[in-house]
This record gives sequence, structure tokens and C-alpha cells, in this order.
Amino acid sequence: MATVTPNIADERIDHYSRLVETQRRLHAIFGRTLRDRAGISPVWYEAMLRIGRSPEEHLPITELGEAMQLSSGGATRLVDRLEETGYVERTACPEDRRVWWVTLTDRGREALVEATGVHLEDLEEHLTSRLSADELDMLAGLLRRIRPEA
Amino acid sequence: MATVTPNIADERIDHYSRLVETQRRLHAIFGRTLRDRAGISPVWYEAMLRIGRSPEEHLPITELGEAMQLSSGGATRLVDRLEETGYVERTACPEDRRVWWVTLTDRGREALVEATGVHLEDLEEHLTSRLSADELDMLAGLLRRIRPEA
DNA sequence: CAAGATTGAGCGATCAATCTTC
DNA sequence: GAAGATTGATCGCTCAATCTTG
Repeated sequence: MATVTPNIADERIDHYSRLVETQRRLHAIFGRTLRDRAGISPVWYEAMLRIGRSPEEHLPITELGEAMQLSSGGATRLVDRLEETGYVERTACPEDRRVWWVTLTDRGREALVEATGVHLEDLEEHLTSRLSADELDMLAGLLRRIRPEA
Repeated sequence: MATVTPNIADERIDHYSRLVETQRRLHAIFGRTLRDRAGISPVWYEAMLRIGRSPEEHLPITELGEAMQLSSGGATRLVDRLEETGYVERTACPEDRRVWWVTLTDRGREALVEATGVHLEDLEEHLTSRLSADELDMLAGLLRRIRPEA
């Protein structure tokens, strides 16, 4: 059986590289802005955003970690640091005593809203102002088709 | 002056989140495959790919680091580890003695080609087979328009 | 004095083992 | 035994300081 030698110049690699580099650069820009103008890391912002957007404004630590693609230990320590800073609190889940919910404190909610203000400016400048509404929809559709199961 | 309170449900955030999550999940899948079936991390793969694709098959450490969005120290240590493993070598740049070129060893080139084989299967399965050629072009075009300067 | 590379210190992640609760 | 959460060990990154060369 003849196997073709894999070609490192294969164009399929570039399709992925574009995605990686675009995301990486945006992440660097948005992260810098969040640090400089809102005083929090992009990871903290994402965590607080996910909590603030959840239906009851609280999430099990594991659920937060899975959404952010963190290990369980990573999620625990992220919540530790957010709690030490006074942005979130752990509260016991009444239905299942293995579970700890993460909730926003008032200070956390304020920090989230403030950070959202500066983040939206960045999003507008670097993303949403560069594409039309139709193009944004098209991008969303393409990404949805790519989105892997795992 | 009236300032509107930033809305954490703003849809512009979701446009970005889709990009982040798609890339993050693909990275996790591709990284797992590269580790399990080719024995190298996605970071090592990217580094060796960039060297292997460079015109003369060598890159200054700084240039490699910038392309991968690493700090200078991070780039140095990445090259250290690749060198210890025998995949790359440092060679002195004849024109500028401050510069060290990173080159692939024979073993490194073999590892790169082998890893490319498994990676291409992943790319095909999770990316290029899910979109038509036109759609891939469209995605490339949209990402190019988004690509930030920095 | 600027630029490329390296080093030490510290942080934030993973992995694997462990504890508690289901 | 499985699932949620935590902990200790370790890894790989950043940041800031340093060395060498231009």
C-alpha cells in the first residue's frame, strides 16, 4: 500500500493557522486592554462573564471549568484567586452537597460591568466594525459548522 | 454626559466567544492527537513547522518567538527543550553574531513530517471536510479582514 | 544605547492522587 | 464505584534584569 509522504506545505494547515493567529492576536490585544484599563486578566473576565450570564448568576465550579476548558484543579484555583480578591464567593448547592456554586459578589459584578465597557470598545474596534452585519452572521455560521463535538 | 451602562449580554461579545471556543476546542483535539499519535506537543509542532516552512529552513529565535507570540525568554526555553530532545540545533548567523538560527535536525524533520501526517487527518476531519472550498475561502477572507495589526 | 538572547523569580496551568458525597 | 472538589508536584509561560554584539 502506497502512502504519500505528508506535505508540510499542505494548504489545509494554513486554514487552521489563520484561525489560530487571528484569535491569538485578538486575545493579546483584548487581554492587554483588560489588564491596563480594567485591572483584570482575560481569564478572570471570562469566568465572571460566564457566571454573570448564567440563568441564576451562579455556576458549579466544574461547569465553569469545562466551559473554559480548564482542568478541575485549574478551575478550583481560579475560583480561589477570584474569591481571595473578593470578586466571587462559593455557596453550597442545596440539592447536591458535592457541588459548590460560584456566585458574583457586588464588587465582582461591578468589576465585570466596568470591564465589559472597555472590552466592548475593543470588540467594536477590532472585530465588529470590520465586518458588516451579514459578514458577522456568515462568520458565525461558518464557525458553527466547524465547531467540534468534544 | 450620559453614559449607558455596559451590557454583559451584548451580542458583540458572542461573536468573539465563538471564535475563541472554536479555536480552543480544535486546539485541544489537535493537541491530543499530536501527543498521542506523534509524541509531540502542539507548541513543538508549530515551532518545527515554522522552521521547516521557512525559506532556508532556519529562523532567528526572536523571529520564531514573535510568530508564535512568545516572550523572548519563552522562545529561548522552547528552543532549549527542542534542542535537548534532538529536534533542532542552534547555529550561528554569519552576518550578525547576536543572532542564533534555529535549524531542524534530521530527526526533527522526520518528526515534523510524521506529525504532519496525523495532523492532516485531524484537519481534514474537523475542519476542511466540514466546509466547501468556497466556504473555506470565505472564512479565510473574513479572518483576513479581522486580523489585527499588532 | 538598541537589539538578540539568556537567566532567575514567580505565576497559572496540568496531571495524578485524595477526600467527600452521591 | 462514580462525580465534584481539592491538593501536591511539576511544567511552561511571562516579566524584569543581564550579557553580548551591533
